[in-house]
Amino acid sequence: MPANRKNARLNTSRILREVWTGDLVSRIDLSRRLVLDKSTVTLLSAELIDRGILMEQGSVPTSGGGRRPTGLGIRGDFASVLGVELLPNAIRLARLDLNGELIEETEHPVEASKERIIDVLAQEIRDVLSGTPGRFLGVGVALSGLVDGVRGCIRRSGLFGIETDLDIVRDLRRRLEIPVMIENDANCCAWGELVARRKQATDDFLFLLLESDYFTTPDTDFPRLSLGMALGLDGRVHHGRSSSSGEFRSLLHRADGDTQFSLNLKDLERMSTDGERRHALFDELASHTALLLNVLGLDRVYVGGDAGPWWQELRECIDARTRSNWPYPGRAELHIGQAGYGRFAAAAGAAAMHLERAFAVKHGEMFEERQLTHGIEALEEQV
Amino acid sequence: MPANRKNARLNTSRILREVWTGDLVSRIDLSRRLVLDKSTVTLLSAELIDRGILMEQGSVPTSGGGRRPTGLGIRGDFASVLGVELLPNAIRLARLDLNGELIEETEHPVEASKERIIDVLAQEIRDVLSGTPGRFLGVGVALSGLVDGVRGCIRRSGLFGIETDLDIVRDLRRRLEIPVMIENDANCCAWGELVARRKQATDDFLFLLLESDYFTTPDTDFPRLSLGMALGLDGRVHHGRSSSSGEFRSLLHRADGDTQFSLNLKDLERMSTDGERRHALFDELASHTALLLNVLGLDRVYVGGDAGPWWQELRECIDARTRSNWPYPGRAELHIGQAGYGRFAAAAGAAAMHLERAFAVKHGEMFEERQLTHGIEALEEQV
DNA sequence: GCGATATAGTTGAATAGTTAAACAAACAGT
DNA sequence: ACTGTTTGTTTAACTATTCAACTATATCGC
Repeated sequence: MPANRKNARLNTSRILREVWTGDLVSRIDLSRRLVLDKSTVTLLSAELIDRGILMEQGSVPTSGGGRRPTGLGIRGDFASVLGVELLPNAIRLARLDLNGELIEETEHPVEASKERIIDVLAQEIRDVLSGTPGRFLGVGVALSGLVDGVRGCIRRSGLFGIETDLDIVRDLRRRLEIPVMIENDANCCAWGELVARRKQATDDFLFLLLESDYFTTPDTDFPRLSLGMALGLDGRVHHGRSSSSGEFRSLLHRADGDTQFSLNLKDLERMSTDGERRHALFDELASHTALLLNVLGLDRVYVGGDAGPWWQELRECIDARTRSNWPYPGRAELHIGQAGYGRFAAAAGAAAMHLERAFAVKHGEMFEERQLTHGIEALEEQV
Repeated sequence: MPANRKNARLNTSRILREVWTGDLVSRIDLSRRLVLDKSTVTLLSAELIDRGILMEQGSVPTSGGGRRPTGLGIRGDFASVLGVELLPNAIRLARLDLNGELIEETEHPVEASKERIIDVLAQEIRDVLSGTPGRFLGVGVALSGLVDGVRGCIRRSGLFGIETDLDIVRDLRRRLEIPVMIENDANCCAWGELVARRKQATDDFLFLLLESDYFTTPDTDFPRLSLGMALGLDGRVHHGRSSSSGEFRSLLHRADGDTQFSLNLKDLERMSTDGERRHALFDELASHTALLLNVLGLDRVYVGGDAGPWWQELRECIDARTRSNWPYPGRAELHIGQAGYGRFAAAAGAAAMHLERAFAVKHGEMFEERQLTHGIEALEEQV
């Protein structure tokens, strides 16, 4: 690699991230925030505009008199990312542009038994890819269970009946010839929140994903409920040891219990009518949430999935429990909101995960060839 | 700043961190890990050796035939850091060299009432500083309570009876004319673990600090017990919103309770003799620990403070509860250990916090003057 | 012992990214 | 129109980094 090229790439990626993250930044903003000279920013941003990734847009409000700064923005249409949420007999697809805008969403039934997971995914993804013009950054896959995103495999999954490691990314990447990432659905949702709210201040948060097996047993009154947790910390989604974070089981769980909570399955079935029992469940969930929020010092919670009609009830439970669990007088303000991408939170989040990686600052050690495939760089050769 | 100097500083700081973090690295190791040319490493490391920060030491085992690589190491004696743990009527001081080695430790009684905290700290620190030759990187202060490390103030503290914000760093920095940092004691312990174990693989962990008010009431059988939690995630200590993480209160806590647990103070007093009640307490602590470990996907716990004679009992409790709380069969291995710096965990950790910052990779945005005071750079003008 | 081979580290010239400085552009107030 | 101010561009100079050639030092086989 000729001479000093790496530094240019580093600063280029820093500029890209700053523009992607910030809201209507000008060249002078960039030069101040990144501690680069104005001329350097001019040069590098001109290059990015030439390449079609950046564009001038709008005008930033001037600070006092003087020439009005011109805003810079990512050209969302430069490329898009596909996100997929796979359920046992349904699939949700979401396509995002580079700015994280949802530009396409579909949902339809499929038969995705344990053995057919890879075939179904490959087929569905290929359908979208072949029917869509333009560059593709990659595909993200979200599903319920214990997923090792780094190794790209599903380790365990109750919903799909998976009990041994299933190497999914390797196969998909070979068949689709496009970067593939996989993650737990709750973690994907957290990525989605991070990307959707990236232009505001990045605060840490807890994401609660309430999944019901609606698609497998649509006839029961209150379908089997499972809770996945994810953490957005320091602008990134927390992965524990071998991506095993988010596995929740209540403190009050009994050895013979068949749910994650103290209540049993048959108790849960009458949830929609039995208000007292529902409140007990929500309270159990809320007190655990409160513990996590206070120990981790968080003040944001997002709820996604099938909370549906009981959203407000759950919200009040969490708020009350978090305040009563706080050891000092006067708990700071608590924000409890719903998932940004709504129903497509997991699918869009899986796509967002790719965006986040593409707009990461590429520090020295990242410049190896394997890593480069996940970036804007690799795209330019395409169409 | 002349031309391209910033980039050199970036790579210099990357080299420093790699040497500090890694164990017996050679120039060729550095060039491979940081993706820099051999010659660049030669140049920059020569400069660092000239400046007295780096030194050649030992020889790295050769891989096959060829010239034996020469190891590089940080000169620990280039400077030292002071850490202080303040208790209501005692103080512990620990001095570390640049390699994090404990080179001095003292402990003695003081009267540190709420009003005298700053005076006591300033006096004690000045005593050590004036009696010790060589450069000082800075001073770290650890104490129990809700501490905002970023703003440098104590927000709340039960032990010291502090109920309004106390701006401590500003005053100390002015009086001592040396960089000062303050943190919650449990968080300091976590910094200590990160630094002490930095040469091994960095795994996330939970730190449990069991504090008794031994110094205030040495006559009671089982002194008042308080539990502080801290998290080491991704090589850094997790701070929540305004550094409020680590505040623990049991799920079973009752509104009229006077401890963090479901047991009351008078129950705790008979702990040392009443085995059954002690086990109930440990079990309560352990089940909460288990929840955190599993949700966060952690497999390491360190215990510090006054666990003393019951260390093994507590350890077994945590291990058992974590396994039974894990929702899948066969929980991965769990490591439960004691604090690396032992009795001086908080004090040494407060010092380690400074080291960690000094050896951080200085990315562009960090180069402002205020930040520069916390680095090796600023030291060279001294003596 | 002596090449053959392989790896680690050094030196010097070429390269290219960054910067400072001067300049042009665009705006507000008087 | 004049002044002052801020943003953005151009150009020449600087210097960090790299490449290529070289030296130093090890193992291995004979």
